[in-house]
Amino acid sequence: MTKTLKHELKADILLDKGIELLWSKGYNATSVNDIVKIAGVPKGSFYFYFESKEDFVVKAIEKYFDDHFTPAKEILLNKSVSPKQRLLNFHEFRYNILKNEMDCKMGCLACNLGNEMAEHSEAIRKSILNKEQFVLALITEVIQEAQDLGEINNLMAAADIAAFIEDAGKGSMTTMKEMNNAYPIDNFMNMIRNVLLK
Amino acid sequence: MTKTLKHELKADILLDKGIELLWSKGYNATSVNDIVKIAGVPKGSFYFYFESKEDFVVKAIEKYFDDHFTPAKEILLNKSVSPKQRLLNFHEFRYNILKNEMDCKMGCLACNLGNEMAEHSEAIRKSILNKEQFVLALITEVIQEAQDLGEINNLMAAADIAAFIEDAGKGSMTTMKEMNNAYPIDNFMNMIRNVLLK
DNA sequence: TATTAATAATTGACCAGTCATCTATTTATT
DNA sequence: AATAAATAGATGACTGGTCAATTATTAATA
Repeated sequence: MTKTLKHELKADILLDKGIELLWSKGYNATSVNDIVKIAGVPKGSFYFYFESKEDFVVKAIEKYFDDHFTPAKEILLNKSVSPKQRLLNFHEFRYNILKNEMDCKMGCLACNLGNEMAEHSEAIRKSILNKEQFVLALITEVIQEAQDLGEINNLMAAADIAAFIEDAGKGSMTTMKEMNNAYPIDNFMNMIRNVLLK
Repeated sequence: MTKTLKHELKADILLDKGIELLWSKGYNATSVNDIVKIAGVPKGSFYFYFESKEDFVVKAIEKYFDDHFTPAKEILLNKSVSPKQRLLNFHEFRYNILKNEMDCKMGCLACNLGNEMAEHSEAIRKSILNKEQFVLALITEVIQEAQDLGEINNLMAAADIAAFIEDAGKGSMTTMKEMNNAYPIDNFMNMIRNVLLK
C-alpha cells in the first residue's frame, strides 16, 4: 500500500466515523477527541489530515452528499420511468431511509448542521448550500420535464415547486425528530402525491 | 420589592438573556457562563434558580412560546376576520418577523433546539412538542372553520393541512438560514396562499 | 419593642474533566 | 543522511456543576 493511499484511507475512516457522530450529535457536541477515538486514529494525526475541525466538517458534508445522494440520484434520473413517477420513487426512497433505517431520530446531516451552524460558519453554510442547490437543480429539471409532458400542472414554476418540496421535507424531518414518529413524513408524502405533484 | 418578586425578576432576566443566546447559538454552544455574564447575575445563583442547564432550557422554551406566540395568537383568533383571512394574516405576521426583525438568520428557537437536542434530551424534546402541538391545535381549528364555511377545500383533513403547513414553514426557515435570504419564506407564503389554502 | 436565634437566599471561588489546537519527537521513505 | 509523514503528549482556556461562607430575612423570646 502506497503512502498516499494509506493517507487517504485514514482520512476516509475519520470522515466516515465523524459523519456518524456529527449526524447524531451536531457540531458542538462532537469533539475531535470523539472522532479520533471512534476512528482508532491517533489524536495528533487529526491535524495532519485536516486543517481544523471546521475544515473537517466541510469535507464531511461533501462526503455525506457523495455517499448518500448518489443512490437516490440514480432513481431520479432513471429515464426508463416517467418523470412524475421518478419524482415519487425518489421521495419514497429517501423518506423510507429516514423511517426504517434511522428510526425517525436523526434527520439529515446537512439540515442538522445547517440549522446549527449556518449563522456561525460561512464555510459550513456555503458547502451545504452548494450541495443542496445541486440537488435542487436536478429535481427542478425533472419537474420541468413532467410539466412539459402534462404529467403535473403548470401553475407554478418548476424551481419554486422543487424548492418548496425540499423545504417541506426538511421541516417534516425536524418534526419527525421532535415527535419520534413517522407521521410528519407520511403526511409529507401524501401532500406531495395528492396536492403538489398533481 | 419583596423577596419573591426579586427572585422571579432575576430568573426572568436570566431566561430573557439566555433565550437570545440559545436562539442564535444553540444548546451546546451556549454556556452557563455566557448566560450569567450577559445577564449580570452571579454564577452561583444560576443553580439556585434552576436545577441544571437542561432545566433552564426547558423553562426558556416555555417562556419563548409565551412571549412570542401570544401576539400571533391574537391575530389567529380575531373573530372579526374570516377564518381563511385570519390564517393568512397569521402567517404573514410570523414570517415578516423572521424576515425583517431577524434578517433571515435565526429561525425559530424551538425548531433550532428541536433539531439539535430532540435525540439527546427527552425533557427538551417533550417541552417543544407540547408547545408546538398546542399551537397546531389552534391552527387546525381555524382551518376546520374555514373548511366548514367553504373558504378552503375539503380534500384533506384540517389537522393534516395544519401539520403540513407548519412543517413546510419550519423547513423554509432552515433553508432561509442556509441561503441568508428570504426566498424560501416568500415561496412558502405563495404556496400556502395559492395551493394549500385554496 | 429590642434583641437574639433560626432559616433562607445569595454568592464567588473552585472542582474534575474536556475542549481545539500545537509542538517536539519518532518513524518511514527517499 | 536528508526529508517527509505521522504521532504522542502537552497547552491554556473553558465546561457544567458544587459548596462553604456570607448576607438578608423571618420567628421567637424577653
